[in-house]
Amino acid sequence: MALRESGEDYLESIYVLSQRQGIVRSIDVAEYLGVTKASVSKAMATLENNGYVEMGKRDVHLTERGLEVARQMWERHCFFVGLLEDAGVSTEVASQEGCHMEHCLSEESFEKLRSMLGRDSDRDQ
Amino acid sequence: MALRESGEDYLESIYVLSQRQGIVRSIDVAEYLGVTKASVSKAMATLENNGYVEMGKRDVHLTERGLEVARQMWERHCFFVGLLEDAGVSTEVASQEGCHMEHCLSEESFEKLRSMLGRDSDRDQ
DNA sequence: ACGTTTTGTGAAACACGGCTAACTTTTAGA
DNA sequence: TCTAAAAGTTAGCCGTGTTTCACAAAACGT
Repeated sequence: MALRESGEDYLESIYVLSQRQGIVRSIDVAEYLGVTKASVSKAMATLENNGYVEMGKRDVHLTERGLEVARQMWERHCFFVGLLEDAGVSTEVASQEGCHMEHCLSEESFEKLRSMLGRDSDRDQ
Repeated sequence: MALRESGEDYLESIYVLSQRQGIVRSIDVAEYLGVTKASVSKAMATLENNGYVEMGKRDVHLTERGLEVARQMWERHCFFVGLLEDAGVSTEVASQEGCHMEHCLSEESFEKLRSMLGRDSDRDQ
């Protein structure tokens, strides 16, 4: 089953939070994304069924498959946020808006765009 | 009421079709966007309630308010499609994907991005 | 170790934006 | 002009992704 925009956001947030704090719980994801824990619970069930995450007793972690998507999303996130910041957009706004841009392109198009613009979007967290 | 992505798409398509053919009917919008005429009918009712379009007996046209949004969307569309094409993405794909990017940014951020990238996105239809 | 607080889940509802199907209205051709 | 085709509307459904509310389960402090 294909991943939707919201699924990609959940995976990305699990990735970011795991870099930041190691163990990630549903409640952390909920706070990070600004949704209710019920929403996270439902989303995690779907993502688990599709092999993107695994749920422990009290933590969530990405599978290989989920990690791949998450890394890709995070890379794009950094790219677009950096691009907007360079254009003079505030970090705050760039972060919000980059969040949506990262879901628009295929991997192929993204790579082409990145190589044309020649940016190194290598940042952490 | 805030305009959603789909609402912006409808306005943009009315704009493009009106440039192309003058009078625009619901069925034209349906064909252009690849949705059913029932969907267009529903969307037009909402857009009319919110003052973006006016429905004549057998045509739809943009109000001032709708026109402003539509022009803006079209401008962005051309910008992103052109950018992707320059990066080496096929017209086909650039067109599909640019379609989504155009909804991600605020007007302010878009202007900043455009002036940084210094592209003239002045094309017709 | 017990009770409180925190975290997670399940059910029901909602908004959105599509769809089909059935219907009405308009247009246009023979 | 009258009938058939085209265009538009309405009603009802579906999937997605939220929400709230109630409850279950776990963790934690004293």
